[in-house]
Amino acid sequence: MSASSPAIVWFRQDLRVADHPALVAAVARGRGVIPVYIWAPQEEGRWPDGAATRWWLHHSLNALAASLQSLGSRLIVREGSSLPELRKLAEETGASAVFWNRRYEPEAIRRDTAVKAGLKADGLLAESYNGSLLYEPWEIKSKTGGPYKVFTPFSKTCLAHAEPDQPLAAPSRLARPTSWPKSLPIDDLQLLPTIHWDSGFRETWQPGWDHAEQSLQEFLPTGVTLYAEERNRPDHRGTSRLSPALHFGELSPRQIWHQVCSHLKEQPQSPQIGEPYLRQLLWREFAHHLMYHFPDTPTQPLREEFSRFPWLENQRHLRAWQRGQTGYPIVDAGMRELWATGWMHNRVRMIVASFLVKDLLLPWQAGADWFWDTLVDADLANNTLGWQWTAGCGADAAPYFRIFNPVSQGEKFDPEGGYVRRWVPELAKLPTEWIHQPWNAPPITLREAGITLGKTYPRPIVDHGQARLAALAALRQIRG
DNA sequence: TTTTGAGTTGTTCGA
DNA sequence: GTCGAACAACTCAAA
Repeated sequence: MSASSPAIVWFRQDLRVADHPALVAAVARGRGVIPVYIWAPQEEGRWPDGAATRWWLHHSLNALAASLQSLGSRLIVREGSSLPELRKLAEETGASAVFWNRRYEPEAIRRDTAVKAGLKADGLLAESYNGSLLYEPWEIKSKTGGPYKVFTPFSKTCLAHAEPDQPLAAPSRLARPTSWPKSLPIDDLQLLPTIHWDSGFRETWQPGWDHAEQSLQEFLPTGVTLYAEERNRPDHRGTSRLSPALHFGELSPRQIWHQVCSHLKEQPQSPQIGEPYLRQLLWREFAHHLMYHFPDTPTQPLREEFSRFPWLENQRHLRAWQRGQTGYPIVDAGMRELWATGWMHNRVRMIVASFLVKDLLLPWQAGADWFWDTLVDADLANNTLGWQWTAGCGADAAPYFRIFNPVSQGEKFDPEGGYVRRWVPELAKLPTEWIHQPWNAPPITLREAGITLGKTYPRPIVDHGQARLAALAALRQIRG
């Protein structure tokens, strides 16, 4: 092993240079550093990146490459299979070590385990680090030593645990290897759509760690303190919108945690008011904890009796839901926001998910698949937790009788109808009184608003009152 | 081993 | 319009 032998840093879902343990480990060796990204969607099993996350990834990789360049380095881009590519790189460059930050998806764990074994068999140093979680999934244990299945005790144990580590500083420069290996241009990965459906994405988002950092700074001053009340308003900008940045690791949860905490300490009054936001970070931890300990849950219900649930198969209903044509304005607004921007407000995610699962009685996996393909923040742990929670089949699930009423949810959380008017413009002229239930509006009012139900906007595809009773009956059936 | 208290996000009905 | 109870028992986690 030559003294100049560089270290490879294998980037995956950690597209940043600050608080990057693997990068810090490589720098600490005091030799050259070779940052690498390997595009290997075939190694993700059932869950290769969807069209929306590929779009984000393209831009995020460019941002990472730019910041590496400013540190005097480069991002080497490859395509293929991870282990063979890493081996080739080590051979081409004389690298003697490979460092990366861990992932926790079952398929990724299998792959990374094989990669580590393979590299070690070659005589290379291969080390992995925690760059994506506040706590490792195996660190948090109940008193009896097992994993948690309920959020509240899980979160209490997290908070009683040592405080999350302080984020690591970004290196000020990166030593080069004696020669650079070949790299593909990022464009060659063909992550961007060939037909240009992404204009709404470009208007909504600026991917990349630098913009993520900026979003956090903008959110901190007022967002954190107002979060408790504002986070439920899809018609306001009450959430941090950092979910895609967290998924791709443009920001680490440690960076967010500590910045939020120090911001809260500067607030003279009620320091615990920001807790709801921090709690969301703990939900993300909980989701990873569950996926790690129950690796079948991305496709299988955790609660066994739900494999007997009488889900329907109805392509017409599924299609109507996906396209935002259910006839329930708040549902359609959410699904259209998702399609146009790759994102949906969390409150609305719950409403549309409840509608798919409990009003249409379509399997939660069908919803999870659609979200996977359309969300820019699609994340296996969070997506699984969210859908299993809604369906009632998860670890800490909603009680079976909790069935969202799309009209009252709309009236409560979008009281002026601004969200619906924005995403369902054919209803824009309808008075607020009817905006969440156009089928109940007087004919004259509909005419004045330019609406013909069944033509310009669909009638409800199911009756919520009846659908609710059917769902309760189905839930009784699997219990009995 | 047994007991006890508690469990993200709701809706409806009847007083 | 407002308010409290019912919805159903079960599982989890800790003592």
